[in-house]
Formats: sequence, C-alpha cells, structure tokens
Amino acid sequence: MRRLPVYHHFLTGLAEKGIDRVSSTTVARQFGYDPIKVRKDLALTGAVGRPRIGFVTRELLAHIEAFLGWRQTQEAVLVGCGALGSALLGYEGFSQCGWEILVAFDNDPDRAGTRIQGKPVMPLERLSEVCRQMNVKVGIITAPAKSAQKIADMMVDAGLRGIWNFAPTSVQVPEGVILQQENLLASLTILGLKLKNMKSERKPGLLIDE
Amino acid sequence: MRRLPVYHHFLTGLAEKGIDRVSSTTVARQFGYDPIKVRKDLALTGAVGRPRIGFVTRELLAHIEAFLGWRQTQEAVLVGCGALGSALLGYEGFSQCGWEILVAFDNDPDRAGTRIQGKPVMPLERLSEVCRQMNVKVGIITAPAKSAQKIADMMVDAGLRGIWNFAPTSVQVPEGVILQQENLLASLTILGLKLKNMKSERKPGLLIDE
DNA sequence: GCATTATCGATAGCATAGTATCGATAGTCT
DNA sequence: AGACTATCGATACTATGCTATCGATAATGC
Repeated sequence: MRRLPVYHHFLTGLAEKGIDRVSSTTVARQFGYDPIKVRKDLALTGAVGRPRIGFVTRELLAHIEAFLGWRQTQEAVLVGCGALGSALLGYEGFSQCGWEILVAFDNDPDRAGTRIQGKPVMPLERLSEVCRQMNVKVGIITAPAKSAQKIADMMVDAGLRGIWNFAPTSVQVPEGVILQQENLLASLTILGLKLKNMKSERKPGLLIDE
Repeated sequence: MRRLPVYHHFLTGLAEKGIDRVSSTTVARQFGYDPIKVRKDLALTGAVGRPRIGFVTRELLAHIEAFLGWRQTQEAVLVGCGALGSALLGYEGFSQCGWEILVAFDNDPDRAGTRIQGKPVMPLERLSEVCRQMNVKVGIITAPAKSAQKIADMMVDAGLRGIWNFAPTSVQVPEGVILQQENLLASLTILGLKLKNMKSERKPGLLIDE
C-alpha cells in the first residue's frame, strides 16, 4: 500500500512517454520486486489486467488515484517555518497527489506576514480561527521537539482530525484524531544497521528488515 | 525496531529529569502501545529489568544505543542543497544518534564554496574524490527526482555502501549497496486514507494500518 | 489452426510482527 | 510476617504480509 504512490510515479512517467500498456513484470523489474507482489498490490485497487497484455496504463493510474484518494484535493496547514517547514512548503510532490498546504504558521513575529515558497505565513495565535474558517482538517508539525505537544494540542482545539508530525518526539492526541509520526532517525538508524549487518556478512543473529 | 529510537528519545528525557528507573508500562502509556510490545522491543537490546521495579534508565539507554549502533559516530555526505537538503544539514537529531554529515554537494556553481548550516558545500564533480579521501560510506540524496538516479550512480562509483534517498522516485543500485527510500508521499497518503476511513466510521472494507 | 509463451487471478504455504496467557519475583501494605 | 500487586520473562497463539504454485487466457510464431 505504501508502494502504490511509488508505482503511480513510475506509471505516470510511462504514460507521458506514450506507453499505454504495462505489465506487472515491467513494474516489478523497475523496483526490484517480485511480479506477484506487484500484481497483488495492483489488485487491491480494483484494476484488472488481461493475460499476456497487462494493464492499460491510464486506466491503472486512475484506479490507483481513486484508491489512494488522490482524486479530490485535500488541504492542510503547516506549523513551524524553520528549514524543514520551508522545504515542505515548496515540496513539489504534494500537488501531484492532490494535497495542498494552504497556509503556514509560526510564532516568530518576524516571519508572520511574509510568504515562504509562495505560501502565506501567519502568527500561531490565528491557527484555530483560520483552520475553522477554511475548514482545514489536517495539520503538519515541523517545529522543534519541545513545542510539538503544545502545537498538537492547539491543532486538536482547532478541530483538525489528522496530524503529521515531523518533530523528533512523540505527541499525544485524543481518540478520534489520526496521528502520523514521521521518524527520520528511525530510517537512518535502520540504514546504519543494515550496513553494519552487511559488513559482518551473513553472521547469524540480527536480521534487519523494512 | 523502528520504535527503539523513539523510546530512546523519551528515556533520555526521563534520565535528564533524574528518573533513574522506568517500567515498560510507563513507556507503553507514553506511546499508546501495549506494555508487552514494549518489553519485547527492549528485550531485543539485551536489557534486563527486574519485576516490580522495571529497568534502570541509564542502563537501558546504553543498551539501546549499543544495539542501534549509536555508540560510534557514523559519517555521511549529502547531495542536493535545495530546501530539503538544507533542512537536513541543520537537523539537530542526527548528532544525538551518532551521525554527522561531513560535507554537502551541489551542481549549482553559485552554491559550491559556500557553507549551509555550517557545512561546506562542494561542486558535485568532487564527490568521488572527497568520499574516498574521507572514507565516507553513506550518502543522502535530496535532489530533484530527475537527477536522483544519476547521483545514485555517482555515489556507487564513489564507493558509498549506503544511500538514503529523499527524491520522490526510485533509484536502482547494484547488489551490495543498501538503499533506504524515504517516501513522504506514502506517509501523507496513508494519513489521508486513515482519515477518510475514520469518517466512514467502521464501514466494512479497507482496514488501513501503519 | 495449433503449439508456445507471457501474463493474469486465485489459492495455499511460510515468515515475521503483534497479542495474550502464565508463572516468578520483588516491592508495598496491614 | 504474610497477603497483595506491579512488573518481568517465557511461551503460545493470531494476524498480516510476502512468496510460491497452479490453472486460465490471449497474443505470437510456425
């Protein structure tokens, strides 16, 4: 399921090149996966292929988009306009999957009122007011760890139902609010472990995955 | 295993507050996990606790660090000094788990020779030379999707054994090189799906996890 | 037209991660 | 001191995701 966005990106490239039919084998080779795995992933979206032919590229893309909910645009706000926040504000990938960051917030009065990557920056106090007015339901936290919980609380108060947290700490949210924790350190650590494991070449013991 | 870095962060906080003993129940409550799950995670590191008491905080931290390989510092280079790259260069979390980005590369001649977040920026041509000289084995790609594969190839040529890719595309690496793909769109999509699922409250059908 | 081959979907088996149950131990309370 | 309770580790069970096998189908080549 986490693989579907990646397939989508690849298939979009194919479609642009005018390739209108694609087999699971082709996709699998691209990513080093098992064709069966790919086929099973695609089956999840409801797309149907034909033996010996494969899938019709655009049809498949439509199925993936529908399944991932990318057909209707989804809106979000971002809190914390440091380096990471600014990067996300300019991240080109969001638009291609139907997301848009409408407005950013920061508690630094120097930043409020400016624009970053073309998005307006507002003072943190207005979070609740603006979210309710715009009927935004998703918030992104790219603030330092120490203020993450405070911001999450504010977001809950503002009526947000989904929170995507980049701060390297965990935050508590009440029942009914979805929290997606982004954990860069975990990814990096896993990479480091895999590396170390590989060097000690097939030593029995840890088997790291994911 | 991906949870251990998070536990570590929380335990560090406790240790700083002078709390020298901690039970799996305490940790579990913090993150909304099952205490058994936490205990099993901790057991993986070799830490032993005592009934009715729990674990000695600092001892536990040491076990986690040893298990995750955070005791020795690990070095990396970064390619692509756009917004995301700059953000990572200044990310405070790396140092706390023993990672350090030594140098950044960019193919924009205006950026080469400057410093971003205190790290030197060099022209992309010098990647191989510098990596070999400094004996760096890990590379981070924060460049646009279209140049990701080219950079990955250069990294492999430069002798890097681990690649952490933030570009929203997949890259191919030869056997023996570890690739860790960071996929922000997948995370965001999952958040969006969970939200939609929650709204249609317990409708049979998709059950999204992770 | 018929054999061959690539590809599909479905079912079954395996591996890993998560959950539950149980006895043992070390504090706390009366 | 003895009952009580929180917590540990070990074992067993369940669920989920991945891999393999199989028959079916449609294009290609002879």
